[in-house]
Amino acid sequence: MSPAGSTRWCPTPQQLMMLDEMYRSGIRTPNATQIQQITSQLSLYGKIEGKNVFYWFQNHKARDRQKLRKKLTRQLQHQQQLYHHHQLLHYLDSPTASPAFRHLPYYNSTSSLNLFPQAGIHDEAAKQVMNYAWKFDIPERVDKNTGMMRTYGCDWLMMVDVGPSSSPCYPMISRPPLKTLELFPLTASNLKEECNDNINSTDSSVSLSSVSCNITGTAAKITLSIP
Amino acid sequence: MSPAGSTRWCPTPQQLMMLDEMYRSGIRTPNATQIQQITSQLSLYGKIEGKNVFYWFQNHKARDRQKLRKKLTRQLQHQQQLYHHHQLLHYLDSPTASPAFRHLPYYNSTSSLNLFPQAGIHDEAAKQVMNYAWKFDIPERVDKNTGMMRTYGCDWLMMVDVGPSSSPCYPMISRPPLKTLELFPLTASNLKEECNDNINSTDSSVSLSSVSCNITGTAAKITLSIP
DNA sequence: GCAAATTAATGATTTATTCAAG
DNA sequence: CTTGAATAAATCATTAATTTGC
Repeated sequence: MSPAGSTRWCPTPQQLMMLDEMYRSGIRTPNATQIQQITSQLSLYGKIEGKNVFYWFQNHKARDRQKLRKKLTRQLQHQQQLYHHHQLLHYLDSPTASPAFRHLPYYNSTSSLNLFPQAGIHDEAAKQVMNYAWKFDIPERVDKNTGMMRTYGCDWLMMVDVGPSSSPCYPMISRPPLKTLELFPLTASNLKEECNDNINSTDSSVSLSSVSCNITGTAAKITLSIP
Repeated sequence: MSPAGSTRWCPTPQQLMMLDEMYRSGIRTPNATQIQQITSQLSLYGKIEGKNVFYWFQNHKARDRQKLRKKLTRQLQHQQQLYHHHQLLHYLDSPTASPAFRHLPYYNSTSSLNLFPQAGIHDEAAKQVMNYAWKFDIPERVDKNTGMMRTYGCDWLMMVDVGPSSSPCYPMISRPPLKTLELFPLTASNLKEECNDNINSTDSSVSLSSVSCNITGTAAKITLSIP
């Protein structure tokens, strides 16, 4: 019962086609006037109101982005897993690796994928965790602009770039070498439903209960807690 | 001297493309981990460091916003002109129009051919203009869900839908009939530097110092102040 | 074939975040 | 630092696809 007692709008194929065309032509967030114009034009092909047009663009845009993000996330995660695998093997094989770590179980990614549950649904929550380690490494401007340290100075430390061109180009799986042990992602940004896709995939890496870092003056103290 | 003695990063086209795709997919302020991932991925296509990625997103976001603001400004002015034109025609055709106005020239409508001038590639545009009058017109749920009025109840009123399918389709420049006088976009925020662009354009219109609307219960009071 | 049951899409609402003006 | 405006994200809810058992 599309037309009569229906509680929600049911776009006709022609309406859908036109909306889609408008979207593809670049329209994303039409203003009130545009909505009215679109509405009156589409009303030729069936019952429609302005709010339908508004919601359609909202939803379409959101779901479009969602799809793109999923794609990107999968890509990044894949790369990351490969990298971690690579890194861990390297670490365990290394003669300098502490024996204390050798017994650590590989974590089952189904249970510990989300290391920091408080860094939740919105990736903006990850802002607290944000720290651009290379900010300690930026040439002149950092020292001048002390404001940059204000926000991030006492925050989590995750990794430090080794620097510009000295990084050799690893094939695919690679990323630039790090000065310190690179930890895996602390934030679960953008990975809510996306994570569920991959809960069956196995991943060999170490699970930490917490990672903290405090920077005072020039000294940095890093704490790793192992459950 | 792009690679060697260059002091600043020179993104390759492929790097730019990928950055752009990530931006379009919603990434705005990547965290350290993301930056590292992105950096290592992009390093496949040329020299790059984390700070380049960071700065790129910072700058791209800022400049995107700036562009949007400019576009919005232009659109606001355009709409105002359209409105004034429309209003003026209506006024001049009306038998009650003061003869004092009849000599005013119509403005050249060739400039208003593009229905959706702001609908560009990145058109999160027209944020300030958004006001969906149909929110006052939603059937049952509004009355039940008084929460919807909470947010918008005392807001500016610009126009009111005549309703769904009853709106005839005007050719091109048209818009659906209005129950009340349609006002043009009221807010001029975000228009600091952008406003200076067009101070030379002439416009024959009446200027209002303020337009306010207060809705209490079912009564609406509209105030127009003329300086 | 064909409905009841189940799942996937998508329209409509609500909530959280961002941005910037005061 | 607070707050208003405006999304964008998350969520709810209904419709359409589809699967399934007969």
